[in-house]
Amino acid sequence: MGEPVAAHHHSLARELECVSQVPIFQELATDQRTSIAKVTRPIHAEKGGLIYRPEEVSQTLYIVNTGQVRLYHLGDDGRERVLRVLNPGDFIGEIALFTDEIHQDYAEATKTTELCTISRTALTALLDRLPPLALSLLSALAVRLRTAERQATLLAIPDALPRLAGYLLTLTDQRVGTYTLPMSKQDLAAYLGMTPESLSRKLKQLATQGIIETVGRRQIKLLDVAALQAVAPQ
Amino acid sequence: MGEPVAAHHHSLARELECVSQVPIFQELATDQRTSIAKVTRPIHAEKGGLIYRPEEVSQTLYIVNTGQVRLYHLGDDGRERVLRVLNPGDFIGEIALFTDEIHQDYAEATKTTELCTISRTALTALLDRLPPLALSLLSALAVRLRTAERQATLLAIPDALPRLAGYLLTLTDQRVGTYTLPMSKQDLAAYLGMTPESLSRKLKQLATQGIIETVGRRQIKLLDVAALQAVAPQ
DNA sequence: CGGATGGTTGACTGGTTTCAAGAGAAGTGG
DNA sequence: CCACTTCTCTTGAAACCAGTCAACCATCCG
Repeated sequence: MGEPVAAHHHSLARELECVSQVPIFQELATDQRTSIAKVTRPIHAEKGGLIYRPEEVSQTLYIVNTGQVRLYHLGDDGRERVLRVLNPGDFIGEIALFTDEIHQDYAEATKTTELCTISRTALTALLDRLPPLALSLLSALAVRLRTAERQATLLAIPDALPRLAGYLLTLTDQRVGTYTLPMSKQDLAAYLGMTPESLSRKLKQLATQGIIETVGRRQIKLLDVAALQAVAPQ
Repeated sequence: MGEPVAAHHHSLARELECVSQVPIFQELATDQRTSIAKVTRPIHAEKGGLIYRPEEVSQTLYIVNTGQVRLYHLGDDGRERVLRVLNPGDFIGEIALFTDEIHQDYAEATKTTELCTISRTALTALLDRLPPLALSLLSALAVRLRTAERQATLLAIPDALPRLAGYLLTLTDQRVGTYTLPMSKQDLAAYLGMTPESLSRKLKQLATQGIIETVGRRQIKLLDVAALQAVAPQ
């Protein structure tokens, strides 16, 4: 953990590819995307590499192209609290657009990862020039806001089992099938506001009830949707 | 609870006053604000009146002008889980801009309240015509997102005391002084994911430690910032 | 003044955390 | 390809914190 991040020099093709794969740019015309690619700088991070760390000033928008990035706090007990996991298409740093906020968390690549970055000045200029971009960003922020608020209501539930069930419902889109967890179980536990031990026990409980089945280390097979909904809140 | 909401007919002066008091419109020119006022419809709600309820389709942006609105879920145990409390200038329904989302919560006036409403079609038209408006909205959403994510990390903490301390730190901006709680203590308890009883006990604990002092029913006097930070997480 | 609501306090129960140890998987190097 | 290390995950037992239920007090309102 902690190897420096490698920045590459400009090669428009790479940037364009990155920009084109990002949802918030998808609806734009090709020439508009090219103009975005021009102000984009790709960043490469190996597994364990840090994109940014606490105390750093946030003046950049990061968009994950390939790979995965994990955002986490470091509690005073030295334990990590996972805020969020970013998969391709997700982005961080939108606050950088408006204020010189200071990062309070670590952004770490969990595998080999490619990101596009846009500086605040470049992005505000883009927003002036491309009104549809503002709408895309608005839409993306609204979605994130919804999931964050849903997450908050989930976490407000005192009992661990419904909290887990609620999470599994959103993960699986309420359909029977096998799903891969977006993070390790200890990270998931922190994300759900419980200890790894509790998560393990609750998963087992759901398994013995025939609601789910754990496959290997990072996969979960949903068997009984209705039963899971019955356990979940609301 | 549950009295119908009274809608008023158009009287541009009222609408303009409402629009002018809302932060996201503040930076616009007067004529732009007038054009917004034209598509705005004011809504009045008495204490206990519902702005919307679950199952209703969200196609409107609501902006609180005066008064206060409380958003809450109804758990399957019949208990209310407070999502958020809206004070003047705050808004809800931004998701309505992009999808036909269905409301899953109640929006209830906690006192006599005036709101401005804008329909989705009117708002998208406005966003096309007034690019700065999109930026204002973006900025507001980014701020809300930050607080929602902070809230989520707070709630992930298993112990009630640091959770409360973390909340108090954000409420008080880490400065000694007297502050008014934005909601009732039972609502605050639900917002912080604990019972009113626990909140009462934890507040008392902080008081006996000389960190805070409760003044009346809705005010809290912060005495020792450092001690509060020591109790809070991170 | 009386009722309703919001808030506090107390004793008890129960679920989660903690601490500690063990099982399993994955990755490394011989 | 197999031992070995290492890390993740699981399992068990005990302490503890917060939830629950119930009663009481305070405040606000008509």
